[in-house]
Formats: sequence, C-alpha cells, structure tokens
Amino acid sequence: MSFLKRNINCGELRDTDVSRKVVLNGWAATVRNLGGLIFVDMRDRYGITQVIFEPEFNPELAEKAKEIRSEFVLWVEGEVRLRSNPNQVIPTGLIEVVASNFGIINKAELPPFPIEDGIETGEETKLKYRYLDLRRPELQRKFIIRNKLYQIVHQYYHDNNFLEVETPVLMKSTPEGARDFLVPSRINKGKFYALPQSPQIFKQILMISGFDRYMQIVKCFRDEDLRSDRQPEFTQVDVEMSFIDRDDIISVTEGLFVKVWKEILGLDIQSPIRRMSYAEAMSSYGSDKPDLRFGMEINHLSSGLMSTEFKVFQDIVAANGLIASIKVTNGASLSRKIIDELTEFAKKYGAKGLAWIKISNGEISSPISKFLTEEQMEFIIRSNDAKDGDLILISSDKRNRALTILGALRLEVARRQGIFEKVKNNFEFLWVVDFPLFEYDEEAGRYFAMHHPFTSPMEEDFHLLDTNPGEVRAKAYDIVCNGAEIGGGSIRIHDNVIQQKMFDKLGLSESEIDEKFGFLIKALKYGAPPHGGIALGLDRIVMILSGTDNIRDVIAFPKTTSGLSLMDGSPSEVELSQLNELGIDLFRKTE
RNA sequence: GGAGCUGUAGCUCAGUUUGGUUAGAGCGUCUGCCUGUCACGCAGAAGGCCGCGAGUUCGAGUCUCGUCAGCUCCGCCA
Repeated sequence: MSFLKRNINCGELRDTDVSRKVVLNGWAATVRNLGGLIFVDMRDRYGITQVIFEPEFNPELAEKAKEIRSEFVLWVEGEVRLRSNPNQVIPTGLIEVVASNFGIINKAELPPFPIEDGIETGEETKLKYRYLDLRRPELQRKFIIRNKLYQIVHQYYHDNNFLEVETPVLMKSTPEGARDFLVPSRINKGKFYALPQSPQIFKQILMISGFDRYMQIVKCFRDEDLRSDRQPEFTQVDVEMSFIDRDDIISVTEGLFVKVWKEILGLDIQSPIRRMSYAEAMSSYGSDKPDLRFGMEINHLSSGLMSTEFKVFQDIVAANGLIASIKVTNGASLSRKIIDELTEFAKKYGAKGLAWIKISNGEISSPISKFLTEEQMEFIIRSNDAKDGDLILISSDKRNRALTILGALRLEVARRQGIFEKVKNNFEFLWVVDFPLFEYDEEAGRYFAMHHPFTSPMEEDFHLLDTNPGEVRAKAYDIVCNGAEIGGGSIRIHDNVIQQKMFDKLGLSESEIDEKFGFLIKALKYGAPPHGGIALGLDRIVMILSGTDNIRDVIAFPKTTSGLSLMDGSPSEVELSQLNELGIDLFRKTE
C-alpha cells in the first residue's frame, strides 16, 4: 500500500462531521510534539486540519509520528471529533482528526523558508524555490482569483456570442512597436519567426474572414525591459468585433468589468464608467492613466504670469511652455530635505528644478518670492486654492514635460503621505478617449503611431492628416483602473486607401509596407467589415483584484527584473549542434 | 543604456561611519525533557567562501576598483 487516498480535503471538516471516519492527504504544515501528544497541522489547497496522535489511544502510531517533519507528504486515517480547546482562527478549528493510521508518502528536505503567509524572504530565494513559494496560501489565493477570472471571461464572451479562436505563436516579425522575440527557423535557415506582441493582425483578418466576434485569452511577448507591472510574457484578453463603433466595444467591455467585480469582489462598480479625453487627462493629471482615487489636480498658471520678471518663467512663457503646479495639502510641514528629495524625483522626469511656495502661520516662504509681485503670488495661491499649512509645487517646462513631471510628483506625494494606503479598497475606473493618432519622435525625426498603425483616425480630423498630423485624434481608447492601464483598443482602418495613407504618414516606404504588412493590405481589399476591438491586460486585472502591486505575484513562473527565470535557469546556452542545425554562428562581444 | 537601494548562519537582520582578539541576535534546525498544543514550553548543541574577483594595508566583513545577482525607477514598453 503506497497510500490511502483521501475522501475529504483539509479545509472542509466542521463540527457537523463529528465521529466521521475520514482519510486526509496533504503536507505537514507544522508539528507540535508535546512529548506524549503530537499535533500535526495538515495543509492542502483547501485549508488546514489539525491531526492528533495520542499515545494512550495508539502508542506505536504516536511513536512513528515522531518522525514527521515540516512539509512531509502524509496520508492520515482517523475519526473526527470536537476539540476540547477550539481554535477560532481557522474554519476547521472546532474539530480535529484523531489518527488511527497514517503513512509518510514522501519525506521533504527542510524548506529554505517557512511555508506560511506574511514571510519576508528575499525575492531571489523565493523565485529559486518557486514551487515552495506557490505552496503558500497567500499566493494560492491569487491564482484562485486568476482562475475565477478566466471562467468569468470565457462565460461572458461566450454568452455574448463571441468565438474563441487561437492565433499563431510563431508569426512574422513586424516593425513598429515593441522589440520582437525571435525564433530561428531550422528548415529555412537565416529566417526567423517572431513571437506575437499581440495577435493584432490576426484578429483583424478574422474579422475579414467573417468571424464577427472574436475573443481569446492569449500569451503575448515583448522583448523590453521589465518593471513591477511588466513581464516579457504576459496574458491578454484579446477581443475584436465587426460592424460596430467605439461605444459598442466600450459597453461590451464595461459589462465584463461589472460582472467580474461583482462575482469576485462582490462589488457594484459604477456604470457607465466615466470618460475623459486624453487632452484632459494630461492637462489635469499629467498622465494618460490618471488615478482618480484622490484629487491633487494640476493647476495651470501661465496665464497669470505672462508679465513675470522671473527669468526662468519668462523663458518658458516666451517658448510657449507651461507653468503649472500641484497643491500639497498640509505640505508646509515638509522639511527642506524632503522637498530636495522631491526635486531629485522630478529630475528623473527631465525637470531642471522645482519651485515651491510654503504657507505657514500666515507667512509665505519661497525661493522665488523675490522674483514675483504680490499680485502674482496672490494669483498662484488663489489658483491652487491654497490655505495656511499648504505647500505648492511648481514646474515650468515644455508643456508636456511640465505636465508629466507634476503627474509623477502627484503620485509620489500621495505615496509619501499615505494616501494610497487610505484608498486601497477603492476602485476608480475610467475610459481615456480621443488619443492622438501620432506622436512625434524627435530623435527619429518622424511620426509614430501612438496606438498602432491600424488605428482609425476620427473622421472630423481627416482633413488634418496632411496639414497637421500631430493634431489628428484617433478612435482609440484605454481603460484605466486606479492609475493602471488595464486595457486599450481602437476602431481599425477597414479602408485600404486610408491604411495606405497611414503607412505613408509613418514614413514607411512602399516596399517596406509590402514586405511587412502586404498580407493585411491585400486582405483589406477583399471586403473588410468595419471593425475594432480591445485587449485587456489580464495579469494587471488580477493584480488589482488580489491587491498586489507586483505582477510576479499573479504569474505562476515569472522572470526577474533582468529577465531570468531563477527556478529553471533560463535563458541558457545551447549545444553547438543546435546552433549548427539552425545555421547560427555566435560571435563574442569584444571591447 | 542610465540611476538608486540591497547582498553577513537555512531565513530575517545587526556589525561597515572610525580597518585590529574568537563575526553576533531573533527565528528555524538538531538532541533531550514535556499529554491539549495551535508562534507550544523548558534545557542544550550544531550551523559562516561576510555574493565573487582584484587592489591598498602589518592586518579587510569594514577602504578602493571591477564584476555578478535581487529589487525599484528613468529610457524602452505601437
């Protein structure tokens, strides 16, 4: 007999089960040996159940139980009975299982860290032993949420007549956008597949094929640097619909979020979700994904400072830049050192400096007060609605830079003031709409598609395409929750002529277009329906649902910041013979 | 590509400012005792390439340079 199979799990026994004969399988979470009595907490995915070995009842068994150590895999047969000292902390705390027989199915080495919630072990150790980290209830809870999300997403789109279709993982490398992961072809030496950054083109082609409503929960790959909310492979809920406009995508997507929040968190989210133009988001929050859980909006000051004597402001006004500020309520108590730190923080975003005004006990103190007239100072204070005890932080720069700096400062100040901690159970959704079609890259000296090159311009801005491409707005939209971009999409170009014009604006040559996207252009000529869609960042949604700020917590086997998988040791070198088969020759970097 | 923080016992960390006997603590582990624990308790013990490599010095955990790794951020991420 290798082991007796369980007929009950470690989380389900209650006082109503008293005197049942049961068999448990699981891991020994903790062992408390009192000399005679031995208590073993058995753990599985469902919970923890206390098992007791009594020498009075079964001396040989109790003797054998002394061998049990942490994380041994056990089967235990016994009878359920009420505890004389109940434990109110766990759901099974009213009962215990009196062992009548048991076996060690497998021994375990001493784990490098305790398998329990709230541990402070370093990331490196935890990732190396990911299988042990994943044994912790805290982490399992997140994957249970993730699984619920999969089920709701599939059910929801199925109920709404969407078809799930799988798209290739080996596809053609395309320019624009993120760096591709490349896969060499053995059969076609010197040629490469790319892993999809998203199934964008395939889902559009599925629309041309008449699939009408497509969805897929799909892995995407981008060879870019990692962040706490970015992994090189991640999961999207990919959606595309035909014969629709922007509001159709928005309402279908909102329906999903309403259902998800209701079924997973038991919360009713406000629908319709608020909408804000990209222009307003940037102007008031300095971000295209504003966190609306708190205020601290950006106040624009240029208009009242046109005639300033202050050289720094003068130059900005003359260069058509922007002077703007945020108010830090009760910020006057912040020390010079803290303000210096905030200045350093602002410099990461390209700020040259940071001006500030403190109002404290009726006194105004500011390094720039000597450059401002009383009226100007009054104007700044009034514009910020600042009261005694407040601090005003002022940025003056090129318009977009000044806004970005203040947007970043707004979040940093909120973090330092403990505002995020206060609002951590709030959920503020937002649609950001009317994105620019293009953004200009100074370095490359040309326009790039802000969303992607298949995004449709708004009809009313068509006339600007040739004269002022930077002003053209796109039929693109992002969905934001608590300052995180959790999805984005657009209405696509279904007209081949406009698509050609778009490529033309992006500075792609005829031959380049033909080589990279020829198949899409061709497909668009065969009767493309109007279509559009959205891609939702599933990992980020799970992050928000499970209350974590790190994407590693919601991906079973994540990579480190430098893209390594510490458990399996990838990426790794390969055999020379493998490279030879692929026709690949490596060269070493020489200095 | 760049910046910051971190690396000392299985784990979490002190010690580095000002170089100097045998590198400490808590938790965990092991051994013994212990019949109602659930952070069990009590007594004892074991456990260290101070990330790695150079250098300075009579002497380096401590200073210098390099390097590797983890985390966070900027760039990057249509």
